[in-house]
Amino acid sequence: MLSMQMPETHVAPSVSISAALQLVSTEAGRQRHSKLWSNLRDVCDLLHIPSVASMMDEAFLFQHVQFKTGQRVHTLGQPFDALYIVNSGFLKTVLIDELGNEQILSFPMRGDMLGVDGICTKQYASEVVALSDCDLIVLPFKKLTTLGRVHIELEQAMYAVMSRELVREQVMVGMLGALSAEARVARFLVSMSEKFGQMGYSSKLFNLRMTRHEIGSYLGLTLETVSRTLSTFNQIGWISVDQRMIGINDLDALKTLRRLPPSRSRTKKLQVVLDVMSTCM
Amino acid sequence: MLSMQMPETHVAPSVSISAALQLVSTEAGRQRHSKLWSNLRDVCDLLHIPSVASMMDEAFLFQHVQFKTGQRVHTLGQPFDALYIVNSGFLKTVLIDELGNEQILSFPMRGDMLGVDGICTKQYASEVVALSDCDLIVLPFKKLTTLGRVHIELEQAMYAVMSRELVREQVMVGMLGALSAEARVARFLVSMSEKFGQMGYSSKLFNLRMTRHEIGSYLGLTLETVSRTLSTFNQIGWISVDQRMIGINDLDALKTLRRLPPSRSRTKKLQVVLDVMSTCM
DNA sequence: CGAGGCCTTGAACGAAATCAAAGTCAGTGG
DNA sequence: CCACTGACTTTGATTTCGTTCAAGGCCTCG
Repeated sequence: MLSMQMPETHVAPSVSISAALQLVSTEAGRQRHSKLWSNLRDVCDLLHIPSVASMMDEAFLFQHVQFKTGQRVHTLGQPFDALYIVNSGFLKTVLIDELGNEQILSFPMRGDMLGVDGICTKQYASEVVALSDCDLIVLPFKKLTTLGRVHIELEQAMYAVMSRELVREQVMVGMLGALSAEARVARFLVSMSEKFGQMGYSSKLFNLRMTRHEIGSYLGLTLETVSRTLSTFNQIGWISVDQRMIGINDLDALKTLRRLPPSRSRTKKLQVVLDVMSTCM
Repeated sequence: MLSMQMPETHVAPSVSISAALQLVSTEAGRQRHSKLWSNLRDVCDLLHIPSVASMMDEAFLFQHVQFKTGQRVHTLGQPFDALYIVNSGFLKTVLIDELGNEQILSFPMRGDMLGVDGICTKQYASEVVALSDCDLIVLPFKKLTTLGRVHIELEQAMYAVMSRELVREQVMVGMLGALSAEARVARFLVSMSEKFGQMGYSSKLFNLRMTRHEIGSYLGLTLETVSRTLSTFNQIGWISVDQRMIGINDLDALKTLRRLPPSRSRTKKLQVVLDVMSTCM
């Protein structure tokens, strides 16, 4: 089910994260794997936490685990025992209600933490599914809290990361509660652009890994509305759409599009933009 | 501004939470205050955490602070240094975007924790306003983490409470993203009923402390929609509305009302209910 | 080639927002 | 005591944004 591997030979703790991208082949069927263990410093780097000297010589290692597209990292109700950090790949977290309806909560990627919602009830409250082949670092929760007592910085980092997640959800609530469909899609594009930028990829041209349906679920919209809105942004030149590839042409316009002025003035405004565009052709 | 008091005389740690409700008058202008200090056990009780024997003899005390209706507990961007636990009273937490638009995130009451969103950036990310006179317990964050290293149960409790907050927000996102106006209002009433029940008040008859506008902001609806929906529930007998007093008559009906069937069948269904009601009169 | 996802686009509908007006209530001051 | 004010609420009429329904196009993969 999971393509886990548990070699007896530990990788030297000094191996840096950058080396993680360097793929190595194993004898077993020419499968390719990234390195299978990370030390505390690597974890801190991924989380954007200033790693401290005392952590350098830490012997503790955290295991990596790989998931193929479509595989589940954890399922709803599964006993909680570990957090995960995304080292590479793209995923989605899904909330499933009592009727089986799915609501997408986030699209985690490199540096994001998974599983925090499992701490309070000792069961994961959501499902995490890989949208591409992924490499995650497993952080056994017990091990982590124990380490946190030794390295105060780590403990504070854990509180900080959990707090950050909470703020992220708060902003999401604000978005769903107050913004129009166009504003939501615009913000989604801006946040994806920023995330790709932070990861070192182009923030101007990137590949959304999820379907329109998944974007819609995430934004509280239907897939048709998402599609239409992307088409509109494409028409007025703010973005270039080709299937799941998105080119950002006017980031400021996307950022500036907030709550739309009460109503009818907006349609006019967009129409004006379109008129201007057409007169130029 | 704040009706804080810092007496030199500490209340004995053995004083129980139940005594907190016993108001005492001070010489200063006949103002009435609840007790001004709580110990670790009291805090654990409030958070529904099994308090452990080792905490009983803990000398550490946490200060209380009172807020009058309308006062702010903390404001957006204010430097973070403490969490708060609500001992009594009702509040609202408000997210304020760059344009000054307000979005209500929660209505904290007895046992709820405030300020978690300040940890990650060392600045509070939201505002908390008292909807009634309140009594809060101040938990200086440094002190708390230090104590957490001694009492492992406390540390785990802190993680658990933060995780619980995250799950709460996730459920909120699911609600805003997928439910109709009627379902949102119904769920809001159910959750308020449960909260009042947990606090020892009646879960069948309670006083909403917030305006229709605030409820609407919380649920991502307009105040008119909230008002209309409450009127509808009142008409079909599920609740009794008198201003901000709400009587719950059919909790199951409110709980069962989920995503409404695609559309037109619903209006018919509600109409049927109304018809049935009218034929009974 | 054909089947099955996925995406786009159009037309019609409907849920909730907006606009508007009247009603209720608490507090204030004559 | 009552009229007045201002905040909050209810209710109705109208508008509109986003959904729903429907049809056709596109791409991948067997």
